[in-house]
Amino acid sequence: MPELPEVETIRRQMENNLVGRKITDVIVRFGKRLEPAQKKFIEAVRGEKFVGFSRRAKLLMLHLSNKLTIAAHLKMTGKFVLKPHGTEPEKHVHVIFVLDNGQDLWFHDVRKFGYLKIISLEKVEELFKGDEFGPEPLDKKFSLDIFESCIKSRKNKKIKPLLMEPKCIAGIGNIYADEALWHALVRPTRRAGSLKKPELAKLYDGIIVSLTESLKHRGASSENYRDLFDTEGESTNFLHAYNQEKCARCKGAIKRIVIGTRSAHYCPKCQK
DNA sequence: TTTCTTGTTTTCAG
DNA sequence: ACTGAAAACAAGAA
Repeated sequence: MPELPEVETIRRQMENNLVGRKITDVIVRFGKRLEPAQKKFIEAVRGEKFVGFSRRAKLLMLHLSNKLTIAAHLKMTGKFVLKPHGTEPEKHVHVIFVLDNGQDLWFHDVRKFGYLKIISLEKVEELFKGDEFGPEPLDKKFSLDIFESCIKSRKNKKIKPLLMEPKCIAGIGNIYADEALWHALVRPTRRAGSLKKPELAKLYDGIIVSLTESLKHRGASSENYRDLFDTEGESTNFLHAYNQEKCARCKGAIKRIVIGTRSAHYCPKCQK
């Protein structure tokens, strides 16, 4: 499932490969997750050029020459993939953007949870301004102080679900919540208020380290994530807790539990 | 047929 | 009114 490093990987690849490309045609094969609906969606996009790409939390934004933006959420299984023009579409290719350089950009999503929404630049501004998304963890503005005060204001919550809430820190999902807690030697079931100052500092580092490391390897392909070139992220080979059998630190068995309705992985020996 | 999967939103109890 | 927990939602794979 694409989280921050995976979405950012795709964004960078789009920035390097698709800026200035004209969308000569749009083919919709499944339109239920488009906004506005199919006909208006195609009208808004056809004939425009990609002028840039940005990301906020797990939202990927494709900016068009007509000042509109396609806001894409990949949810569990969504991906954007470049293919030579006319490649026979796979089963779950929902939208094909035909480009002017002999390539097709596929929007592919097995589970159909992901969506594409056309929004105005003002709406994009709103998203950046509002308080529904917390700070970007790789932004310089994400300081230890800000992180601490967020955690302290929600001291009765379990630390792992809190990490995954977008209001506190943007872009963290199941993988990197487990990884950050492993780095910090903290159990996912701990109440946020029970974390001591050094633990909070380690957790803050853990978030940044695990995201930065993963980004270096183009993300983790734990589900069926692929990058823009349909290639697996190599970060899957560098995970320490999530979906792992053995702890990378003490070689003990990783325990899998359920918190709420989500799985959590941790080392019972290392994480206190 | 049932269970499992997830980010985000909605609902509900306290 | 507020908080945290749980359920709901999108839908297909095994």
